[in-house]
Formats: sequence, structure tokens, C-alpha cells
Amino acid sequence: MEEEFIPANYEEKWQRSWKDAGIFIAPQESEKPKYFCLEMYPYPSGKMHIGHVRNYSIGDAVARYRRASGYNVIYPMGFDSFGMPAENAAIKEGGHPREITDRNIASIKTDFEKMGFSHDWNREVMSHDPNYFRWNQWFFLKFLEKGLAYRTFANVNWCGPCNTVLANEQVHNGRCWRCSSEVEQRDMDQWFLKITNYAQELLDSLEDISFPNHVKALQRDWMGRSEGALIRFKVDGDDGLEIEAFTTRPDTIFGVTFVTLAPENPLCKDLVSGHENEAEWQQMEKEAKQLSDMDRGMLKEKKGVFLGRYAINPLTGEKIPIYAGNFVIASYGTGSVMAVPGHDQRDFDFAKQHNLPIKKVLNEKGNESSEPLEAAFEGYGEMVNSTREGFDGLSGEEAKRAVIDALENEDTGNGMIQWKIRDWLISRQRYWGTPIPIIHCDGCGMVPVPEEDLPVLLPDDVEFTWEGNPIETSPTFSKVDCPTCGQPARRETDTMDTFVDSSWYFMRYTDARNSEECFSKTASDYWMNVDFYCGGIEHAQMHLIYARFWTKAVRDLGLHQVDEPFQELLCQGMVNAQAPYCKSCNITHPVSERGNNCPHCSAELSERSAKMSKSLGNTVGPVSMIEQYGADTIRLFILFAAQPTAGMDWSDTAVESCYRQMKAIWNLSHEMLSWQNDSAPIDDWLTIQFQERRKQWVNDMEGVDLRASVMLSHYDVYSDLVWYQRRGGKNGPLARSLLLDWAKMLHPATPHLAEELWAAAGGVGLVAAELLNFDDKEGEKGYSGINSVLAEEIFLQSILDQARQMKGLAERHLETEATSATIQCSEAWKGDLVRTGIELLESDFPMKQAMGEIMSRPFAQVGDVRGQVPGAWKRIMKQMYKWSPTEREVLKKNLDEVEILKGATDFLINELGVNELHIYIAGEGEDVGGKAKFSFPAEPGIAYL
RNA sequence: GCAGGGGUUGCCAAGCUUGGUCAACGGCGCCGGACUUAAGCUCCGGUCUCAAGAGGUUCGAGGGUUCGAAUCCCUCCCCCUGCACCA
Repeated sequence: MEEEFIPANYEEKWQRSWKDAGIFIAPQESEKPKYFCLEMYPYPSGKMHIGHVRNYSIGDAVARYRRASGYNVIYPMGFDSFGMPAENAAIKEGGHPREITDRNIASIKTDFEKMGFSHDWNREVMSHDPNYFRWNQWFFLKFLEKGLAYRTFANVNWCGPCNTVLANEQVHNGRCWRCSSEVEQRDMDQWFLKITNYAQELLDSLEDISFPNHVKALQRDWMGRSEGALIRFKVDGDDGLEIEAFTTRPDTIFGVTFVTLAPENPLCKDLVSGHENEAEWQQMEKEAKQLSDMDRGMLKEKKGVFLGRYAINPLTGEKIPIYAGNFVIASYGTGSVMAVPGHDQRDFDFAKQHNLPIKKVLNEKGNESSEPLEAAFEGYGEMVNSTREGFDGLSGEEAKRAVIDALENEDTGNGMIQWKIRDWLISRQRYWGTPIPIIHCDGCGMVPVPEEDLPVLLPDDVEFTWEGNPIETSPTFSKVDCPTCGQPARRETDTMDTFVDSSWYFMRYTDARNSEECFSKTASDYWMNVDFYCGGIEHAQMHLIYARFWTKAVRDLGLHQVDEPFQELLCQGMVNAQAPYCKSCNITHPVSERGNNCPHCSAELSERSAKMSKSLGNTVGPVSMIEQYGADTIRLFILFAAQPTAGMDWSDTAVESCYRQMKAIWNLSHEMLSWQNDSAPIDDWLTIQFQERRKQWVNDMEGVDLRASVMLSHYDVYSDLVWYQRRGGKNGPLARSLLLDWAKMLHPATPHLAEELWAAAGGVGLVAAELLNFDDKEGEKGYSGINSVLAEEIFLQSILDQARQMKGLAERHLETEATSATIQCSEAWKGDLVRTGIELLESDFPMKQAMGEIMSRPFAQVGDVRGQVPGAWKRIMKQMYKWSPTEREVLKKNLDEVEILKGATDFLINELGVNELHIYIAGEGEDVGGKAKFSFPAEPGIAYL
């Protein structure tokens, strides 16, 4: 161990040692229980960014800890290497997406290596590797066989700039998730996966996994289950036409006064045809089709066009007008709504606007008047004004059930569950993805590529331009003979959504080199599911739903037996940094504006923390940080600055503070190694105290409370050692054995430093390969571990604190420096009193009657003491509830305070900066400063002269 | 509007699930001292207020429960995130 702390001198060395020893390679066969630690595999941009650093610092600490606690840990890494950035780069700068991707992977890998993560690279998976994506194609064929994959002509989201269709999940507020441009609607033939088959299971099994609440909420939202009824309204005068409406409120059926169809609903045309409003409807339909969902959401004006026809309420036989409304969504439910203005505010407004009747068919509790409604009552209530027998008086679920029963009896409707989630559109009109293994034959239709012909590789004879799908520029790719009839046919040119790749890569990790199968059942059954999954919140509703779906679908193919891919999910928070901010404009500006006034309103700019981004320029380059401080310091900062799930602020000063701490640990360890065989009374304390720290640390690591555990390992243990030194400790053998265990605690967060200490203290081999083996069985959790040794030291620290406080006060009075201190410890009977109090309190004695009990005790019988007991008890009563369990334990020990303080006289004189110190029991010496009356157990009277 | 998560002492941030351990961990910043030729290094101490110690006022605001509340209950305000005319 070198004298000076220079991480650059040793970090790379240990990284090589780990690699050479192969200790991060997870064997398939093991006696140990398995542990699957996983981070979301990254898209290979050319450089590691701070998000990667945070993500993997967390995962690596968990993986290293689990290895040390005796698990067979699989901690793989790979790259989500298909996708548009590489293709766009190829178009812009020339080259091939494959070259660009390979180059980026090589570059980012060297960055990762510098951090010292313990990934098992033997299991590396890359999406763009034909040995990987051939299984995408294979799964696709299996899904096709099982009816889980299908092709249909549908109205889909089209992103012009990206030149491809998008899944619903990939459209946010009407904009493309990738490029933020507006998405338009197009009718196209596209491939879908039937994720809706699994909607109910995806919803239900959220209960079985530990995901953060907000992620579960997000997924529930996205799946959007609603229970209700499908009701069929016959069109008056046309037996062939029927309007189906989905409602969650069948209990309001008697209040239906009109029905509204989405303008795009195909029924509209039939209904309005020949009517004077036909043109008006056509206009509305045109607008609706052009509008993106974004604009639709912004729609202020609710428009309705009467379609000239009437529907029949199936339960009442009433004739009600049919409208087309621009606010009805064609793709949700049936694209038509039964309108109940009395009990739906939106319908209420619409009815007012179009002068339609408003019927009250539910009674609001406490408001049973028959006055016309001023607003819709949307709650549940008793049914009233039903035009049929048997409904009035029912409410809530009962009412709904009765209506559904009636509809089902008369075959005019049925109970139904409606979902918001749609099937997953996986076609993409882009090059850099998995080709969909289908051949279109004029004679045979769509023919799957035979399994033995997989993989369908991407063609290289293509041109990358912004025009259309580059695959289509290949002169050879499309031309293929039909596998069935042998006639010339066309190959499908759509590729798969890259979320397909990330939907099962974790399963591939379990058997990454398998060239015969996607993975063997043995391997996946042994390793799956993922015990700990760590990644960004941005994948809460896409990746994390698709992967759950894929896992279930593949399970049903019989390939493995787990229901859920990820048992525990941790979403790490964002890394923020300060950026200039204008309060009045509420705009965050790029750091280039720092020091200037607001470019918009000229107000003075303040600072606020904002997500690190290129556009704001408030980023930090992790690699240069590593060069400056070493990887360990950055890792320590990441884990220490905030809890894993919280957002964290990057702060250069805080990083420096971590660097100082690292250095302090280094320097102290270095010094400890020079200690000789000098034992001291304080040795026992260190031994026991350190054991307590270890126990607490294990506890926090088990709960993945990384911040707390790092605080213990990197700060508290250090402070203990400093105190030990101040109290005269310098026991060489003790220090060496402690260093070995300490290195194990330092290892998950700062592995390079840990290896240095381990080696310097005489550890054999690598600490990264060591088991914890802490022998901490005795003394369970809690404060039972407080023995006299710890109690004495806690007492001493507390006296030192009190004495320091008093010194300040005293010197203000003395108006000069204090040179002499007198400590008058508590009389014995006060100790008896305190312990009696605690005893009564802990035995649930009614404290209001405690005085009587106390006065009956032997110590209160002594003549001159008896009179002082009530006053002292009053004082103690007040304090008693405030004592911590630790303090109580200390008080219960009945320490010989004078003895302990006298034993530490030199130490106290030194710490307090006085020349002399007198210690005795109050009453056994001069009552200096009249402080005797202040003396209580653990709170002596302290006076200065 | 609906859902999820927050508002803690200059800043960041623990604690609140299981009320007394809380004037409230820790880090940053700031102040003082030691060391040093000198430190921006390291170490020690301080950092709501009052004060030779038993006090006061604090944990978004206001109520309530309790011997006792940052912690439990109610109401309100504000911030973030997601979904959003979903029938």
C-alpha cells in the first residue's frame, strides 16, 4: 500500500486481476442459491453518460454484495443495439449502421471498464447479432402459429420524420416518443402481437411482484380496464342497423336521451346518407381524421351533428336521436356512446347545447328534490323514474347487475370488460431491426419463412437515404421464391420494433452462447426470474409491459416456467445539475447564459437544478471525472449523495468531499498498518463497536438501502477509528484483522480501494471473491448489544459534549479562559432513583402513582436523602421519556462514573484544554460553583474556574 | 379532472410504516481552533434562539387525537410525474 492516495496507480490493476481470475463468470452448476442481478441493457451510444454510471453503480454494489453473501450471482451486460440512431447516423454521415454500432460498442465498453463494474461479459448479448435476432424471428413464427401474431389493415400512427409507424405506447401527447414530431394517422397493413390476450394476467400479476407503486399505477393506467356493459341500440326503421355502445354505467340506461358516434364510425355514413346534414358530417369526419390525438386533446369546442336518424333504447323502447360527436374516440370501445346527460357532465353540456332532454334517473343522497338538474350527478344513487318495473330503488353494483341481466335476457346487450390497451404494433418501416420472416406469394398468400432458413439477414446492398425504407433499395432482398409453391414471391420488408429485442434479452443471458435454441429450459429455469432489476423510469410503460407480456407468451410456448420476468424493480432517480433559471419566465436556460440576464425578460437569473442534458449543457463527463478522482470516488458519490430512487444533484464540491473521505480512509488505514503490538483499554470498545457497525451494515445492504450502508462503511466506521485513536488506541493486530473485515464492507461501493486495503492487511487473494463470513450471530438486533464497554464509552462521549458546552458558557461569564474544571458526579441515591424510575416505566407501572412507590424504597428511607427525593423525582420524571433506549441502557448499567472519568483524566484534560480536572461525587468535596444540585446520573454538575 | 409521489432547520437530504431515541443523522456551505513557512491539505469543535446547564420557538398552513406528534386523523395550499373529452 502506497503512502499517498492515488487511485490511478491501482484501479486498472485490480480491474485486470478480476478479469484474469474470472470471478465474475457465473457457473451454471453451483451449490449456492442463484441471484440474478440485472440492469437495463443500454443503447450503445459512443460514450458512457452519467445515467449509465448511476445505474451500474447501484447494480454493481448489489451484485458484489450478493456474491459476498454466498449467492451464485449472474450479472450480465449487453447492448440494445438495434434502432434508429445508428441508421440515422448512417444516412447523415455515411457508413453502415452495423459499423457505427460496432464502433460505438467498442468505445462505450472501454468507458464501462474504467468504472470497475463486475459484469459477466461472457454472456454478452447484442440485439443486432444474427445469433440473437434469429430468435426474434423464431418467436415470431411460433406466435404466428399460436395466433398471437397477425397482420391487419388498420389505422395506425405514422411518424413522418422517422419514416415509420409507431405503437400506441410510443406516442405521447400525439407526438413521436423519439423525435417529438407530430404523429399522423394512416391506414396500413401492419403486424401486431396480441398482447390484449394477456391483459387480465398482466394486470393481476402486478400483485405478485415488487415494483414501485408509481410504476404499477402507470401500468394499470395504461391497461385501462373498465367493467361495464355493451348495449345494442336498434336503429328506428331499419332492422339491419344496430349501434353498439359500451358503458360503465348501465345503471343509467333509463336516462339515455341520445347516442353519439365517433365521426369515423363506419355506421355514420349509412345513417346520414341522403340527409341534409350529410355534408356537415363529412366535414367533421375529415377534420377528425386529420387531427392528431394531440390536437384532439386540445379541442375546446365540442361539436355534434345530428345524423337524421333515431335509435331505440332497448329497455324503454324510446326513440332517441343519433349524433356524431367530435369528442367520441373511434378506437376506444365501440366508437359510440350512449349519452346520459343527467348523470354525465359531458353529455349534460352537449344536451344543453343541442336542446336535448335531461332526465334524472338516479337520486343523489340528501338531494332528492325533483327540481331540474343544474349539473350532472355522476355518483351512485338509487334508481328512480325507471319506466319498467323492478329497477327503482336499486343502486350501485346491484343496479348495474339488474340492468345487465335484463339486457342479457332480452338479447340486447351483455356485461363486458373493456381495455384501453391495444395490440402491440410491431412493424417498422426501417432498416436497422429484425426482418420479419414472412414471404408474400401471389398464390399462397403470406407464407412464414421455414425455420431452417432462419435467420433472415439484413441485406447489405442497400442505400441509406431519407427516402423510404432502406431495405427496399436492396435489389436482392425482396426477390425470393415462395417456400410453398416455388413461384417468385416477395419478402416482407418491415422490420420489428426494437422493443421486441429488449423483451427477452434477459432470458437469453441465461444461455447466451446457445446456438441450437433461444435458451435451454434448464438454464432459464435455473436463473429466472430476475431478482433485482434496475433501470430508468422512462421504461415503465413500454419495455416493462412488453417484457412481461413476452415472458408470459413464451412461458405458454413451454420454454420456461416463470410468470413474471422481474421480481423486484428499482427505478433509479435522475441526475440533475444546476442551470440558470428565470423565475418570472419559468424557463431554465443553458449554462452559457450563466452570469447574464434572462434573454426574454432581462430579469436576473437564479439557479435551479435540472435534468442533465446536452441542450442545457449542464452535463458532466464521467470519464474525465474518473481521470480526476478515480472510479471509486465517483461511485461513492453516486451512492452517498442520494438514495437510489431519489433524484440527485451533481455537485463538484460534494464529489470533492467524497474524494477527501476516500483519502482519509486511505491515510488512516496506512497509519493503522504501522501500529505495533500496543494494546489499550479502548481495544475492547473498538471490537464491539465495529461488530455493531457490521451488523447494521448487513441489515442495510439486505434492504438495498445503499445510502445508509455506505454511510456506515465509509463514514461511521471511519469516525469510530478516529475516536479509537484519540482514546489512545493503536493495536496493530487488532487493526489488521479489522481492516480485513472493513475491506469487505468497503468493497461493494468502492471495490478498488477495498482490494488495496485487503492486500495491505494481508488478505489472501481478492476481496471481490471473498465471502463476508461475519461471525455476528450473538446479540440480536436492537440494543441488547450494549454492554458495559460500549456504555462506558457512550457515557464518556456524552460527558465530553456536556463539558464542552459548559465551557463556552462558563468562559462568557468568567470573561477569561477557564483553566480548571470540576466534575461532581451524582450521589448514589440518585442512581437508585433513576433505575427505580426506569424499572417502573418499563413494567407499565401507573406513573402518576410512582411517587408513593418510590418513597417506600430503601434508598428513600435515609434521613437527609428522604427530603430531597420528591424534588429530584420531579426532575427525572420530565426527562425520563426523552431518554433513548441507548441512554436507558447506559443508566441501567449503574456505571461507576467517578472511576470511568478518572481513568480518562488525561484525555479529558487534553480535549477540554484545561490544566486541572477534579472529579468526585457531589458532597464528597467542595461544591464548586454550587453545581452539586445539578448532578444526576450521566449528567454531572460541571464547573469551571 | 384522475392517479402516483413530494413539501424538514442556508442548500442537498435522513426520519416519518411500529408517536417519546428529534433542536431533529449525514454531506455541502459558513465560523472558530490545531497543525503548518503557508495553506485552497488534514484534524478537532461550532452552526434556530435564549442561556453557567431543568427554558423558548421550529419540520408547507390550520385544526384534532394524546401525558406527549416532523411522525397518527381531518381540511386547505403549493410542487413534481404520468394519463387525460376512455363513455
